[in-house]
Amino acid sequence: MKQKQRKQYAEEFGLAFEQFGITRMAGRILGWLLVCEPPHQSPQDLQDALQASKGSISTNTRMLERLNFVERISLPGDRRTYFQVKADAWSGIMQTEVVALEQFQNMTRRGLEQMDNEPEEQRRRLQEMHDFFQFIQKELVTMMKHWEESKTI
Amino acid sequence: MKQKQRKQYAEEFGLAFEQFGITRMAGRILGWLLVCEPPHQSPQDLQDALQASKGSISTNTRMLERLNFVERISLPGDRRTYFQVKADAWSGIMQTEVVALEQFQNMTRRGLEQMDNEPEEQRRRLQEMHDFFQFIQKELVTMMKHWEESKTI
DNA sequence: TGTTAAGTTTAGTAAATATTGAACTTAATG
DNA sequence: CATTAAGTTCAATATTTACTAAACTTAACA
Repeated sequence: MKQKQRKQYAEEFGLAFEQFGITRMAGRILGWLLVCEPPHQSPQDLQDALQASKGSISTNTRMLERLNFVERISLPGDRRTYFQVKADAWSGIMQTEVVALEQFQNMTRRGLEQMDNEPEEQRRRLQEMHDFFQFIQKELVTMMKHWEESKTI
Repeated sequence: MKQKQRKQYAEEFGLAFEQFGITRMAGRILGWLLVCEPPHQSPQDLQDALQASKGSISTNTRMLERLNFVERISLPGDRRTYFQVKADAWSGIMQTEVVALEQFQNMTRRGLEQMDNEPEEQRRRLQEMHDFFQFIQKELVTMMKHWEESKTI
């Protein structure tokens, strides 16, 4: 893969991950870190590769770090920080997903609480939503367990 | 549930669903349709309840319809259109999820294709991402199957 | 301890997105 | 048919969000 292709890939990755809710720049960084050589890159490297400002690289690497996609490493005799994609970067996505589902779950629960003494017919709409999200949440958790198992074997 | 509570609920719902990627107004409409009485509402009803413009109600109900959250019904001797939440509104969310995952999947595949003749060590990062998403995708599909089964029983 | 490099934070700006309001289309009813 | 109501579309505006550039902080090294 040529350097130019990598940059192109980072751009596409940025666009694709925008839909996922992270900024385009964070997506570009992540895409770049997936294909770059070497796999660890300094903020300056990222700046050059992606033609972005220092500030933007800083905020977005922090965000990727917080979301568990990327980790920060240091090298002996080197003042700089390097970033690389985390080994278990992807299962974090599902963790995030579970948290989001919990929030929806809370929405339905709060609604149902306020309908305590209304007829089932009136509560049905929220009840259905509640049941579905409860199902999904449980399934996602076992799914992740399966994944962890398949990795350790 | 008092009318005022319902409006309040719609507002909270709008905020919560914003994170999910739909507009705040679409979220408000959905939230309102989950608790309103009767369960079907005309655009005018929605306008009054949510204090929104005709245009915004129109665009957002269409969006909710397209996303399969809401359906349009008509009543005899009534010129207006009514909206109500669809019975299977929620499983659609997962369907959307599967489609999104497919896109990420495509991203990884295209990357790996461009790395055809590079050492495994270099491809590893993308390969891991690929494997994970493949796993999730399969699991989600069977999960939805379980859900469908649990409903028909 | 002064100088420089690395990284963070923040104010300002640019870009994107949602909402309104008004013009337009379509169809129902007197 | 003419009039009115219902709904859609679109241009303008308001709001939000991302990015840059510059100021600031921290720490390494001469």
